[in-house]
Amino acid sequence: MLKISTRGQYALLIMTDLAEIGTANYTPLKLLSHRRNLSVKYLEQILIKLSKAGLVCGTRGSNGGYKLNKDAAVCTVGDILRAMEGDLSPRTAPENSHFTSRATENFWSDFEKNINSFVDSVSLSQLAKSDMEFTGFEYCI
Amino acid sequence: MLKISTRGQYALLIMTDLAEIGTANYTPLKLLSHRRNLSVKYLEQILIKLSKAGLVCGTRGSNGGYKLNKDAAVCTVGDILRAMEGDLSPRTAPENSHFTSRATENFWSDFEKNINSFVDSVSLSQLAKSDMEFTGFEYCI
DNA sequence: AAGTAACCTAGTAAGTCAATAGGTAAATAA
DNA sequence: TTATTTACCTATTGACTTACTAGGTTACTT
Repeated sequence: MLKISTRGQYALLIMTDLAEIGTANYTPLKLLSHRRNLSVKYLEQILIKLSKAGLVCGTRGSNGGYKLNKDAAVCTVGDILRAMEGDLSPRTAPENSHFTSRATENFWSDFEKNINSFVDSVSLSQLAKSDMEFTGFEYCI
Repeated sequence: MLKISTRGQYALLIMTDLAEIGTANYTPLKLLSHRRNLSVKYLEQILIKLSKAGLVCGTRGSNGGYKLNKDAAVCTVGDILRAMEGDLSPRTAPENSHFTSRATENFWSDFEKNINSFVDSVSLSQLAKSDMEFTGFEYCI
């Protein structure tokens, strides 16, 4: 179907939110979920994945929450999507060699490269920047 | 999951086969399916879709079968994949505006454009040509 | 009339996805 | 210490999609 799951889409959205908020403090999931009208429990699963991928770090207790684990300029959209989706290969591996030809094989490989190089060409800081320019540099939850 | 269905993958494979075979005669599904070790009945569904999309034309009875409906040079991989998958948008439409931001909105739109422009940059004749160069210009079923 | 092959429609088992739910562990505040 | 907060972990469910299989009908050729 060539679709990124809603998990991937939510992940990208929340990551731009975190990038706009900055890394001075931790932001609890409750606030993030309220802003985007998403279930806390569902977002949890997403943030845990992002955390395990090292894109985000969380701490517990009051004043706890999440923040970016590295600079938004060195985090690409590809990093985020791959953390949620696994690889971004557009095709399933063939178990039978009859199912492929040399040419289609090359095509699928090139397609995957093209996808990865596109999503890696956009950084989180670019997204956050264009978003804040649009809203006038104010971020409120 | 960002995957093209097996239907889409089979479609691309069979279309390159048809391109290599040429348009002098119709090729029955039985031969195509045998060559690729695919079920006739499953391939049927795929070819019917390709036929409805105008990429292929079929005729019944003996000496019947399928052949390309237009020159392989003006048929792109994008045409084939969209015939099978519908649009190639990487995301599901959001029903709630909270679920998006300006920046992510633009990103998804650019991503879709990038995908379409890539798959449209490869023609069926290119695929067939590189395949036949590899096998030494002989096509046998 | 018989055979061939496209065309059509329905069904099913397996898998995935989105989301909910109930619980545990660690940090802070009282 | 105790309570509160918040991340972290592990099912489970219903809806949907996918990859096929299957049985039948229509049209063309010999």
